[in-house]
Amino acid sequence: MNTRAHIIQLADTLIRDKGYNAFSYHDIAKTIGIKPASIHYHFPVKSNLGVAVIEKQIDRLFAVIEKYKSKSAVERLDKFLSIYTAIQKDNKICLVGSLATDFNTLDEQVREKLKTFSELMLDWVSDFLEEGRSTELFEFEGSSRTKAIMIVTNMLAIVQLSRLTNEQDFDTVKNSIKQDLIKK
Amino acid sequence: MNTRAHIIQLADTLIRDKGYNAFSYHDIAKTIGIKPASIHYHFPVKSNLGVAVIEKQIDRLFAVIEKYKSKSAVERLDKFLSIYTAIQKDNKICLVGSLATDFNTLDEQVREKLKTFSELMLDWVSDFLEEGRSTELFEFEGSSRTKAIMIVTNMLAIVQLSRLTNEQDFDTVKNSIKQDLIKK
DNA sequence: GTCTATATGATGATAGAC
DNA sequence: GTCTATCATCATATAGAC
Repeated sequence: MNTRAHIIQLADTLIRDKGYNAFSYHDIAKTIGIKPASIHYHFPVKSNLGVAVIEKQIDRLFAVIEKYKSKSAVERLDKFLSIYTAIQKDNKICLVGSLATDFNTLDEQVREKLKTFSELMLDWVSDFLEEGRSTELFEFEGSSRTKAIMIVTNMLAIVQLSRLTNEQDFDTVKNSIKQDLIKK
Repeated sequence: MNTRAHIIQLADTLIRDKGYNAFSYHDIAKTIGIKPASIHYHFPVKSNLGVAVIEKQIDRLFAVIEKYKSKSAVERLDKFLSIYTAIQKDNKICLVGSLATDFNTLDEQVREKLKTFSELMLDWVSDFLEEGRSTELFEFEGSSRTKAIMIVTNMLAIVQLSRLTNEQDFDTVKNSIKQDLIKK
């Protein structure tokens, strides 16, 4: 992996571990084995790095959407849930939740990119929920966007809340979502 | 209000606005009109202030629980939802969500106090959900604690997520929770 | 691309006067 | 209780050598 990509990957992990304002160029530099000033060659200011981290996640979500576009709604739901399962196993939280908390301290460019990312995610979830309902795999009331928000908020928050309660609560939420949704 | 209480109140608001690591003694001092060093008389180290902020919220929740203990489950649910409505109107997020995001940067004392607070909240919600079901006001499957987690995660996350999407999403979630729960 | 050196400013914290 | 003065540390960021 090249240095630029390595920096982005470490920044992503650090943001989701400690928060945007708690990680520093020094944290990244010491892991890579270069000096903090060298990071500025790749990302002159911190918000450039923030934007790059979100862009990378947008790219990865686009790839997932593309890969799963012809799969069933259940498979797409499982994929969505598995993304959060990986976050949980890694003892991190999701990027949207972390940066939403720090939102009022972020530069405008980072805010806008984050909005783009959250819209993309909500649209994707809404889409497979809607399709799942029309194919009678899922059952729920109200609009698919509303249901998407309910499910996304469950997942976004449980990776945060389970830091305080216990890890099993994550599985509890995941199973509850599926049980509630799958048509009997 | 005395200075100590004023400091706690401002710290609470700042944590829920910008996050624990983004607020400083300077932020508080300039609003109160004293010097940053003077804050250290009341709270020698920042984690003392962090603990005090959580303790204050625990006290307030205890008072709510006491005041509502003989009211109906629906009234208690409405009270729970109204707490988050106030947070949303104030353009803030909830303390648990904010500090859970910063959890890996917090002192042990702050972490423990935060766990106590989240348990208290979950227990309260579980209690009125259970009672609401037994009196046939509410209808839901699974344990009351599971349902409490589902509802708390919805509220905790929507105050964060609606910073990125739009304010109406908050009402959407609130109404969806009630509609889902109230027995028809 | 990475280094050293440096500027600049913020931060949490302490000591001691008032 | 609040002040001034001060400290050590850390942060983002820049300039210029290699």
